[in-house]
Amino acid sequence: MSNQITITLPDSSTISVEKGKTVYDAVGVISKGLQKAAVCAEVDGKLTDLSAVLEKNVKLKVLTFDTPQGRDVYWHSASHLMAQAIRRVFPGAKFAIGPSIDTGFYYDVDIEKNLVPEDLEKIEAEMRKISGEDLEITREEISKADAIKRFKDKGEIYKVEMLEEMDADTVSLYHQGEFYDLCRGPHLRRTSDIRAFKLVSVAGAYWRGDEKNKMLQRVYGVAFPSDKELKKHIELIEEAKKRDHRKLGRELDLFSFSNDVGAGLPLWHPNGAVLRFIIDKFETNEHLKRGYRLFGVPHIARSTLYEISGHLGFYTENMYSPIQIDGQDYYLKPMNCPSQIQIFNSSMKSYRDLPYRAFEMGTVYRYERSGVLHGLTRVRGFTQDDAHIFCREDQIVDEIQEVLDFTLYMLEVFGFSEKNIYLSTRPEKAVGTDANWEIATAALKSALEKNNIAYTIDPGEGVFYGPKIDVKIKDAIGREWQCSTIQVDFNLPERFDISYVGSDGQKHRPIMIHRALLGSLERFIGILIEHYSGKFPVWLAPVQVMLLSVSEDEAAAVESLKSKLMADEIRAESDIRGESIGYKVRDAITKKIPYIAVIGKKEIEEGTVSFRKRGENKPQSMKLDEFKGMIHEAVQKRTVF
RNA sequence: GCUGGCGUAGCUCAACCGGUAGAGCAGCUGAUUUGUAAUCAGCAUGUUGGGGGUUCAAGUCCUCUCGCCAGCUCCA
Repeated sequence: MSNQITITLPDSSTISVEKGKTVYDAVGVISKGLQKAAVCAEVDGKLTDLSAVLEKNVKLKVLTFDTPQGRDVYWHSASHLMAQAIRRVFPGAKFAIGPSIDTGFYYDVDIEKNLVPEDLEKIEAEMRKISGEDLEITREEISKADAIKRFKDKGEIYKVEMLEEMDADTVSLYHQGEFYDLCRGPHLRRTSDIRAFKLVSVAGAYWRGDEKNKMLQRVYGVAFPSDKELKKHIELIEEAKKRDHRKLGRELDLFSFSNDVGAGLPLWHPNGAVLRFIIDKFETNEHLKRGYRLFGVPHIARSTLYEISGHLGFYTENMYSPIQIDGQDYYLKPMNCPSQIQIFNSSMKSYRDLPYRAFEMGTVYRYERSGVLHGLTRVRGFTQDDAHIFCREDQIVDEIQEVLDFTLYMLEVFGFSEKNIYLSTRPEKAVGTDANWEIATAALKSALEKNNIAYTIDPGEGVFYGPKIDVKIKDAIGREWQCSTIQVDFNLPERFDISYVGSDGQKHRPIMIHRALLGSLERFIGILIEHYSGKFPVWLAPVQVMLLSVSEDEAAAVESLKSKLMADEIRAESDIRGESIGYKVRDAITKKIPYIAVIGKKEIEEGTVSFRKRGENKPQSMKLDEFKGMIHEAVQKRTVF
């Protein structure tokens, strides 16, 4: 029949529907379940509303909430639902933008009143009502001029501003009940399709992200097709809260901040400091194994150094004011490279010395705006596992490949198996010739490709002196963190006029590779705390064994056992307080110590250790040597439990 | 830095409309000498982040400042 059209599905199968039916109708032909789950569709590769009318033979792909696009549309519709509710509760509200984001959606609104949590509840209640009203969501296409007029009449100054900058002739509006909004779409079919949602928070956000503009109120929310999924999402947020390194840092006595020392300057307590030491020792050793040499430089340097390096030009906003010493200006070092170059430069280098790999756990100080400081992950003084590789141009690719390999190994060791890799290219504010940028970017690319590593290009995100590869890791609850960075630099060798003598007896300029594997030790430890939620694997646990005496009679034996374990490089602590054994066990459990050992008369007589492993509540017993062997093995194998 | 919220004992939190601070845990002391997630009793907790102001009187109101939290912007 001529008024039938053929719809081709992704698996190449076809269905036939009457011409003029909607996408939604067509999906219903495939399956009722899919029809219910459908959010939007791709029709001939174009994202489309389910309510769109089908006029000809097309290719159709149905998108549900489980797809990134489906989720996007779902959340975007939820933001419209929220906007409608806000308009009903606060009739004077003006709307700016309301997109979906990775974790839900938001809408920037301009309201006189400062929104408080009770207002969010009111809005949420109104959203529930509108969802219950089951309003149809419809698309309307009108000319840009008409749209401007309509939004102008409503006083929607932000929409008007956006419209005026669009170069399209026609724009689309989406209606639901009395509310409509400028939107590209697509959207869900009905307001009742948005079932489970929660408004999460409200915060300030500048119109168009520019500090010079008016601060609007950004209301955040999330939405899901079912209450179950919403609940799961809320649980994830609670889980993240439980793992918060700032909270665990205090509870496990790892670090703190002091008002008098200053913001963003962490203080390491014994438990945290030993964690730092373990990482430092392990990592330094790994560098030595790979042919790196150790460097060490002071925390301040004269202004001349940073004039030469260019930091005083390109990096001043991140540097602290100078310190006057004998009439000279000295700066806290914001980066290690300029000082390290002095060491490279202190003697003549031959081509045989290259690649020359220099490593240092280098502490740097950077000015961060007060609002961005955050626990250990964003601080003003931090230690980088920083290295600089001086090499010839023909060595770059090999060196980067090796560094990549090293990076992935290190991250793996610390329990991060999932990674995403990014290649950042030339930013607007940059130094160096186009040719050098080209060579450097190509080298990074080639190293990635030779190692068969999938990566994403991050345009314009490179450092001012060169392009870089960033490695972002995923933690135990799926959050992404940036740690490692590998950067190629032609600029500093030039500025410091460094050279090596080639086989031809002539001076040549080396290239520098800057790289940090874990990034900042402070931030990395913050991430580690959250990743393991404080339950560090034995090799990292600040306290590996807690020894408890059953009664005061065993106090001396416990202390001597502690000394024996410590002499064997096992980090042990003892609790010989006159408290009940249950009390002391509980205390040790809350400290997340991997092994809790109880020493009573029986153990002393038999020379055994009765202990419980973290996560297990049945104690087991073994001979002291066996116990030590077990811990050493857990350390060596970096067992996680 | 900006917007908003906040700052009370080591920690978590309380104190009506202004009437100069109180609980639990931790700590200390004593008793108990305990066998695997909290033994009992007692004691003491503080320039209410700091400075200034209003007031007869300020944890509470105003102001400056420091810090914290969420977000914006920026980043290891």
